[in-house]
Amino acid sequence: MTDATTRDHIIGAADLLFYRQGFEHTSFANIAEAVKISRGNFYYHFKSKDDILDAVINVRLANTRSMLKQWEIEGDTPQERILGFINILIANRDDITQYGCPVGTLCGELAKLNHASQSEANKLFTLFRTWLRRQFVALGRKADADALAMHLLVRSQGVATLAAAFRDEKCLRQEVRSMRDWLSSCTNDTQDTAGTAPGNSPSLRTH
Amino acid sequence: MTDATTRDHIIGAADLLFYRQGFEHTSFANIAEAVKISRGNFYYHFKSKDDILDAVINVRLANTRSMLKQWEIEGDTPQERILGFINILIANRDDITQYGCPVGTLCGELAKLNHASQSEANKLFTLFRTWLRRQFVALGRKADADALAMHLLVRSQGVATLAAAFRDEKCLRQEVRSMRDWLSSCTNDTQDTAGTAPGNSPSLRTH
DNA sequence: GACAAATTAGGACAATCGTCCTAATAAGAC
DNA sequence: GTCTTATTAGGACGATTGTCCTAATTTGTC
Repeated sequence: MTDATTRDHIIGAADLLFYRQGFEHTSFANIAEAVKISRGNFYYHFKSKDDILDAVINVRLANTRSMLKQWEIEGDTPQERILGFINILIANRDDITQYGCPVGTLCGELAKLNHASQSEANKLFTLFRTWLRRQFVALGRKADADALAMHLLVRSQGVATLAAAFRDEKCLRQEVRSMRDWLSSCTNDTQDTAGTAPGNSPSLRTH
Repeated sequence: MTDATTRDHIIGAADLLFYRQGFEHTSFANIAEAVKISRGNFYYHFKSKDDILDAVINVRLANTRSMLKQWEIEGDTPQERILGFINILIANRDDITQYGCPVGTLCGELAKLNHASQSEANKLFTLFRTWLRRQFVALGRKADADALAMHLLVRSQGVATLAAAFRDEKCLRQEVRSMRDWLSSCTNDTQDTAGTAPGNSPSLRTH
């Protein structure tokens, strides 16, 4: 049987390096140095570099699932839970301003590489998307729940990209405040304010 | 004197390939094949690969500047001009859903590579940022102009990232509609609706 | 035509990449 | 202890990378 700890160390180191340096720019030598094992020995635990990537993605998927489950427990109201999502931007602000969002940057890179694991990585996005959608449904916004979820994802991704480019956590905090305001306005709204209203409603037309 | 056309062909091919495949993942062989010249001959026109990158960035900067200038002419009102910015998401929807935003993905990659040309590439963002800020000032939102500009950049970047990941232009169109609504609500608003208002105002607190 | 300069082609280079192979070591069962 | 299995180290491999060098070719000038 495979020694779980060594394998996990490899995955852990690869996870971190893929995030900080990108997948392609991270070599076996880099991971080997981090884990302190020999270069050619990876193939006992993984049969290729893509195999390590898949393992990293699976770990991230598992971690994300348990994180979302945890938020579901901690937050009493859907609003509080969504707030939990928004707050990771603040909690991880140091990493985000340096390396961007782990999900967005990985999916972006794999898209450019036209990598086979693209769809697997995209499941990370889907995880957040469906979770957020469920919260908005619970918030009484069943009709546009998916659009609202996507809107939050859009803003998270965008602010991560820009905060990383400008290496500025101030603009990150600023957008987070705005997202919180937007969220609190979601609760008080009626469900269908679409139409040709002044436009400052948080509702999003779905078609 | 250097033959301008060959040099420009190299830059053009590199520009396209850097966008579609990423900078690091694009090799001299790739560019050579596209331009139909020999591999080792690049060093007559450029002294390194980083040199080509710098040339590409400069071309993009120049193109962006002239594009912004053009929008300044075409749009009669600041609102129309900002609308011009939003509309590039629709105009370039095919590329964006495949490869993401040229600016965001390049800056993101260079950040992970810790590349020397990071700050040069970031100037592309600054170009849009200051241009948008000027439009919002003209719109009478002097106090929060920068925050509003960043907000638009955030949403553009975010929707480009997600549209590329999901390869879905529907969510792109959806967010663009929401951005247009948001913009039209900016005009009618008073300047300082910050406070603890319902939160569905397009204003963004700046501190 | 001759001649100089600009431009190109094609291969050599050292380094690094992911991958694979084999011998040595560690661990565990009996 | 022995024997078997699990795990590791370290180097060889072919391919590819960016870079550089030199000979051939084109171009323009007289």
